Amino acid sequence: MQYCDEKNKILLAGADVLDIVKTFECGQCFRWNADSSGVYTGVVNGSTARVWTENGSVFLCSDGDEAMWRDYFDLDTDYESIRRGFFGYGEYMRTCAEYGAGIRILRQNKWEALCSFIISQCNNIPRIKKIVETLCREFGEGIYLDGQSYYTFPSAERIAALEAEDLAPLRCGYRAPYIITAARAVAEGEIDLDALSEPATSCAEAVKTLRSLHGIGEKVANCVVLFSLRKLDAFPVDVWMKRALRENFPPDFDPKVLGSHAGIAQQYIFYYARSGGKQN
DNA sequence: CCCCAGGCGGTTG
DNA sequence: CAACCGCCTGGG
Repeated sequence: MQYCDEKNKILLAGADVLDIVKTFECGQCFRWNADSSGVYTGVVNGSTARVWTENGSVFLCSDGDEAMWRDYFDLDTDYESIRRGFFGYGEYMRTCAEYGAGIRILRQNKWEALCSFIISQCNNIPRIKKIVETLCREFGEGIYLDGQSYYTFPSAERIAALEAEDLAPLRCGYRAPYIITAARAVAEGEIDLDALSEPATSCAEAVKTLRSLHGIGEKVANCVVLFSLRKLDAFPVDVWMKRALRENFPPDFDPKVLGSHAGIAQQYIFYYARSGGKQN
């Protein structure tokens, strides 16, 4: 990165334990985009960053807080040992876990994840990304990076002040009232996402609380809990997962047997299924 | 024109 | 309980 100030450049991890292509493209996040040379640009918690792989290491350039980024990439969790722990769950599980080497579950902004996964329902990834970007452009705050403008994800408070009709530019259809409902619940403190992310709150409890919101079902709730509330035992099951489970596991298979990191196994299975089992 | 896409909620048998 | 079905919208 020629225009990254050395003081803003930090070494995140080895490319073997953080594969940015897999991590950003495995369907968990919607705001990282690569340029033609593979440099990703994203906006997280109000800060922009560029992330790239160079000589076997992953670097990040941002004027944001380094501790925040280390937390975001969950660098203190040993994914390699967790991943190898799944090798013993049968041939298929092992194949998925090998294929998914380098995937990490990002610790995303909670409100952003809630809102994004509401948008995700019955939508494909390009369209989800498009709707999310429009949401940010319309209601987020502009920030500049290398002379280009980017937008922060709008706060729950900002969205809570809107009516469903105000979201018309997003063209997100029947999801608009779900977004407003969720924004108001978060903004008014009816739902405390920070409290739900505390280790003291179980995955099941967090899912149950999120499901009390109109428009949040089992799948969306589990995505939010896994990708932003830091419960690695959450196990979102969508149509891809349903098929993968049906075709490769016994009919009575209960994902709970995968243990406290079942959600990471879910991501390996999901990524493998979505990739069609192809080589990279 | 039809069908479907990484769901949800309400109704029906 | 499971099996439907409508829902906004865009793309094949």
